[in-house]
Amino acid sequence: MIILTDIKVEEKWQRKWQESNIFPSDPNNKKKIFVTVAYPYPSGAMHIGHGRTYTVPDVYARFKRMQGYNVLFPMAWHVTGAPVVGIAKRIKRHDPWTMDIYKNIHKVPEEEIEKFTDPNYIVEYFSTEYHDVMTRMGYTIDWRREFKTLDPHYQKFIEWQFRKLKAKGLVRIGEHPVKYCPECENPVGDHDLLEGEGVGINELTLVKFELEGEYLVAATFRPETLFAATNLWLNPDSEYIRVKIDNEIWIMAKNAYDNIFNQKKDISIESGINAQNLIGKQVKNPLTGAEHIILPAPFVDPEYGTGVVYSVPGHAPADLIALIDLKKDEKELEKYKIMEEVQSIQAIGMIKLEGYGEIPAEDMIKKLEVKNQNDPNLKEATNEIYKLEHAKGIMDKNTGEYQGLKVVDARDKIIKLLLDSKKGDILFEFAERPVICRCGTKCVVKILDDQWFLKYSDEHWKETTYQCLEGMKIIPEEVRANFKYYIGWLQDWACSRRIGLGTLLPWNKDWLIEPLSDSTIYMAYYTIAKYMKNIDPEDLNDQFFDEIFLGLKSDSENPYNISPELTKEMKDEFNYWYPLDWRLSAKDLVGNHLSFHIFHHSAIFPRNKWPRGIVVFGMGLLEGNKMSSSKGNIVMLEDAIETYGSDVIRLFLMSSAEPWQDFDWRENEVKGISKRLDRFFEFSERVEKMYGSKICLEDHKTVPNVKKPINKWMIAQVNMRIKEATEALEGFQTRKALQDSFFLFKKDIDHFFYRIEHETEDENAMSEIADVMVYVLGIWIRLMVPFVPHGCEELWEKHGGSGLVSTTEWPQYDIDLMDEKVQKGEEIVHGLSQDINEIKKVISIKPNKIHVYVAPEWKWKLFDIANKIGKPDIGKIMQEAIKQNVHDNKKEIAELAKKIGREMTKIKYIGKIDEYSTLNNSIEFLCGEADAKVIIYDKPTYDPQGKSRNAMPYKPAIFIE
RNA sequence: GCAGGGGUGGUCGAGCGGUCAAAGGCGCUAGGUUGAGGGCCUAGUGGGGUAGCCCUUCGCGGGUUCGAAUCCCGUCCCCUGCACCA
Repeated sequence: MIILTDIKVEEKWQRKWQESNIFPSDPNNKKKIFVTVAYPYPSGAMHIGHGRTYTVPDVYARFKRMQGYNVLFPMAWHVTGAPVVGIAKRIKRHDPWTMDIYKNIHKVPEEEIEKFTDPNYIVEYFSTEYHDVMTRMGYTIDWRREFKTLDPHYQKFIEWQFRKLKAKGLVRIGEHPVKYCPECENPVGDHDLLEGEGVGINELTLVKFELEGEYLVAATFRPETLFAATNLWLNPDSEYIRVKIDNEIWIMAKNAYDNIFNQKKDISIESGINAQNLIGKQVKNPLTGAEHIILPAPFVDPEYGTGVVYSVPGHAPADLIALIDLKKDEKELEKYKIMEEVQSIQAIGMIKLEGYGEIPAEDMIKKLEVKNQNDPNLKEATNEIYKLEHAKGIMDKNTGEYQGLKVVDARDKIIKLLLDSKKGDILFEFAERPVICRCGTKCVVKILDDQWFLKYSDEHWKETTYQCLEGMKIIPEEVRANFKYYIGWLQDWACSRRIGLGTLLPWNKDWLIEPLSDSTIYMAYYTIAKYMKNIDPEDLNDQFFDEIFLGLKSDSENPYNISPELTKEMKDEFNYWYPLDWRLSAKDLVGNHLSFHIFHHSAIFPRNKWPRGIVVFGMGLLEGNKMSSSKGNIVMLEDAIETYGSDVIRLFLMSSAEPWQDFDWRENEVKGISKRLDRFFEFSERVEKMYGSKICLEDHKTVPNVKKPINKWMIAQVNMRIKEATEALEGFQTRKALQDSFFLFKKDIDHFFYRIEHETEDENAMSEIADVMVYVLGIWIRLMVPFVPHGCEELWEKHGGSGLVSTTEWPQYDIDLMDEKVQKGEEIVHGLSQDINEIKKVISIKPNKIHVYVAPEWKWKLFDIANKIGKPDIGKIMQEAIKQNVHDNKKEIAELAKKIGREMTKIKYIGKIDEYSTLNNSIEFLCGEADAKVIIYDKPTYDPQGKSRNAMPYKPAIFIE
């Protein structure tokens, strides 16, 4: 047995491809295809998930190349961003968790890890490794165009792009809340956190309750409930302070100050204030003007929000419970002398909610059986009401002009009113806590006030983006709806960063360009990247890029220091490759990267350079579970190559799921694929044996002229498989393509071998069969090249194919060879054999002779009539049959006409077939299968039980004795 | 909550008005081949049946149609995203 999945064999071909220089692509007079896949962020080793991502474009590129296209498939490294900076820091600190992952999961040798304290080294190390593994996977990448996003040339390109956007008014400055570590004095990403990964930032409304010229400031998610406020809560055991802000004095918990300090300008602590002295005092509701009493509440968290809470017992279960508890707490009431006031407080209802009474909080407490303030169900009760009122609540009585509005709408209006009238403000707060930096400090939400934004909210920009999307192919098509949604939903995107690797914002060098924002139109850069080695980055200016990418001539004499010839060459090259034909990326990037890609192209390039299509990838699973490098649930691509060889991996990844579906790496099934691939390789040996001498595929380029139906059938099947596989690959359906070109193809061959088994002794028959098999082999190898390129090269060479099979032409199918009647004939033979078997099984006798009667002429005529009529209309069929006088016996016609509707659809009628000779041609096979003598009758000359009347087109009658 | 996608036989997964008891893989059963247990090939894998057929199934309930896994309505459940991050 030959083992073509041997790594040595694979490496040999990788070398040959490189030597023959076939995959670097330059413009020529052929039609072009330009396909790119999201460049990787090399912060770790490649795993099988990456394997899928990069194999799909490679398969497509190989396929298109064989079809005669000039294909460009480039690759680069996205090294800009924050994560590696965090990793480097942790390595420096010898953080055991990080060290473990890099040593044991990513398999980085000890001496290399030491150098990982430099983030630049990390990306350097892994991009080299990626390059190496990609080569070992047999990818047909044009490596002359490889670059990193930190290359000075690329940075010039990014600067050009940003100045361009700014000039178009698509960049603005503003403020923006971020997670921030006061100790490190830096914004923090998730990778920098000890605790609180993935925690969101919520926006709360601050409501100012006036108290003697100063303000108690409460933070709330639900400012619309101000109408039902009854009192304020302060925690008497916490420290409170008076804060000066914009000539106002705000009163809040001391612990809340750290957070708010980072969000407001001109803010300072004026003095402390004793909360106990405030209890019992009255404040004024800024919305209603009503007076509310300040009450004590130990449950108020001084760190959350402002440590000041206003109470809405009608709609907040916690407030209601607290109020009930307080009413019972005579000691406390005595202490603050608020007995009378508290006892008179009644919950107020203001939101109508179906299924709930006037006071929903009360109903909810009963429903969930909340006993007291410490009841764990209390939280759920609060959430439940919030959800329900948010979704279905209608503003009711006590809400003045807002009555009848949906809660959500009323809330927006009220927030706006409070802000406009300076009776309220905004506060950002973590959705969950704690959020702790790796340095151990509690993080806060900080507002960066000179943050730069890409204005994705711009209506005009959105409009052109929609137009761009409209002209694009999206695979799978269902994702188009997602794109539409995201384009509409995207707000301004903070595109500047303080930490990470990246390109400086050209007009403000305090900022780095955010890494998703520097990867939107870089596909254009690939077209000229190979020239950059010989160009000084300082010579690249905006006039240069304007000319290359936009064809804009500068007015000045010598706008840049690059020769006109070279400029022209680059410009021509860009215009040859662009627009981009396909962009491939994972589905979690639909809402950002892929949408940005469309946004930016539509903003910068003219219509004829807008991208043409997107393919979205699914995720990868490992034995049914999510892959995760931090949990060690991962298979590294390099290890898989060592174990199986890259052809097996490619074949498995492409056949187990379509690109946009989630694939599942199951060791068992990978092994199964490996075995099947061996079978494919062995097939050629079998053919050679049958052929009798060494095959020279080069001499068998034409379709053999065959006589036997079964040989014709084989050729028909092959052509059908080529057609299906080709069409599938056009739409990136790698799984379907393989279903036809590999699995079903194999099934056809098995069937064919099975059918011709009894002819192996017949030399004449074998000669025709061998010709067919050599033809099949030549086709099969070529159909498999995109998927298993190494093994196919080996086979191709071994069996006398000329040149590299990777550059051979893709098999063409001939529609005339896909003879329906030949295929139907084989179906009839096979079907008859199965019918005989079924009858044998049911009547359980050992037959001596089997008599087979084909359908008489008139039945075929009747089928023809029915076929013409189309619909199962018995009356019409009868009428026509009688008119044409197809048969004397009208009763029999009627009987058949009744059944015909059903029969027709069932058998997929394609016209008359000479069943008598078809079956006789396969008589040996039929006898063998039935293990009895089979006699085919044209006319029922011997039919003791009258079975011949059962004969129908495509379904001969059977009599067993 | 909002948006998108989905529920198919032991399992993964095609199908998306008639060719559907429903492709293909894996698993399982039987037979063949063979160096007996591996591999490969053939057949079977919802139920029933002394003639190639009949009955029941594609989350659940209803409807449209000569005909529905496929279309419509309702309902339950599951997955993904909701951002400043690659």
